[in-house]
Amino acid sequence: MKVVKPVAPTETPDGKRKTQVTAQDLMDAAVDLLESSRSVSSLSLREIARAVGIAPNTFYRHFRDVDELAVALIDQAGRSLRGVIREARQRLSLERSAIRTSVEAFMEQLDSEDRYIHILLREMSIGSEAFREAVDRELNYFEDELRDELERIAQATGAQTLEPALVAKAITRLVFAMGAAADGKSAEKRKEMSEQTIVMIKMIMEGAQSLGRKANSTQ
Amino acid sequence: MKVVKPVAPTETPDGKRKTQVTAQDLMDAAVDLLESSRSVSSLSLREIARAVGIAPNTFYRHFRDVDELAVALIDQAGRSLRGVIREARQRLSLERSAIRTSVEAFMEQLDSEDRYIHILLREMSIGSEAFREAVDRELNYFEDELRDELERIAQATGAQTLEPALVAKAITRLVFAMGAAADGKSAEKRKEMSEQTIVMIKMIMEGAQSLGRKANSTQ
DNA sequence: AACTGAACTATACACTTGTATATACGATTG
DNA sequence: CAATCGTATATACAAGTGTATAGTTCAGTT
Repeated sequence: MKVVKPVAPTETPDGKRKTQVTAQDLMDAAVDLLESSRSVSSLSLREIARAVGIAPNTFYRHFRDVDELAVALIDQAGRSLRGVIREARQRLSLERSAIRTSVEAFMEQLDSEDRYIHILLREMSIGSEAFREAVDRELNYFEDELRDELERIAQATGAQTLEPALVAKAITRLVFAMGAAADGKSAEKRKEMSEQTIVMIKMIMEGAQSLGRKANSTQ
Repeated sequence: MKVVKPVAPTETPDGKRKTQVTAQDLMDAAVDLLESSRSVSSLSLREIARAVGIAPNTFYRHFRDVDELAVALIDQAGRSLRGVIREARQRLSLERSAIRTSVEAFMEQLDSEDRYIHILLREMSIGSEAFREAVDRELNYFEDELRDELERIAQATGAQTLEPALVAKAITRLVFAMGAAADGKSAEKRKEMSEQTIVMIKMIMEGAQSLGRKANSTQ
């Protein structure tokens, strides 16, 4: 009968107490492995377990699947993203360049220590059904918040805007597409794309207002 | 010494002559496997070889990698897509709703027997360096063609348009993003998203012209 | 002090993976 | 006819995969 000696039962070598492995530990390890640009679907259960330092089977204590872990990842990414944008808005809720601030907050997030957003951007249209639903959910949150804001601005300024919901959708998709394209590029390139995105959004809003005026005057 | 009996040396059971396996055969098989929404990076060399009915090693005769095959896939997708769009443009080069025609051609392509475009849309921001470069190449082709057209229209109508290159980029990214989002949805949903995309593009163009006028009048 | 259940582990199995090596064989060439 | 070449093959191997089964440790309850 062999006595089993656990590799790291309750203490890690660096002295940090590690009473239990959490789902978050697994997620962090997965994110580590997703550096560079591997897809989530290429991650193996064993690989993640190895990175955390647990036996493969322990994975099942926390997630049914690698897929389930991936969905948790997207939820987290969306939560943190919404937080950033909302904070940016609060900082200058009624001032002029709300667009610039929001876009820059989004783009700066690509720089930060938060690596979850990269995964969301990369895997928007790939992955399991559940995964894509999770991403869709986040995009819709984004869209809805933006539409509310657009309507608030329209009411405050009295400007006629054509189909705020559609404008919100166009802006959201554009920002995410540009963000995904900017991801991984150099800082200066990102800055440039950030500026481009701002101009694009201004075009959309100007166009919506202009078309709104036209539709109003001819009716 | 064992005499090797090839599985399908020069004839397939259905009588179709199959003198040699081509790179195209491999690509077709790969596309078959990518139905549903698996990522290219989850395809294995053996899986593809199995689908074509060849020995795993024969794969190397045609591609160095699964990755190299994936790049070939993207090239093909882009080529066929550009062809469709160009044809659509030629059919009514100077008529009014060139936008509608192009967007609808794009969206209809999602319906067609051509499954390559789905892969391009799905995997825009994932995969190897070479893969992403291939996708980027296609987007740039698209953008360039569109910018040329915008400049031609501007010259013909005499309208001042702000930064045609940026307008082209915004439209391209938006169309691809909406296309990716529409992919896999029902026909009516896609029709609706197609209409939305058209309005979005009109907003961008109207906005660009309006901003162009303003910039001109204040200078 | 004995029991229980949670958290985790080791071992094992049947499979798949990429690729190295050596071989078969029809077609082209000398 | 014989040699070579291109295209394909079988066999084999080391490594990696998900998961089933059974075992260990240990805090908490009775």
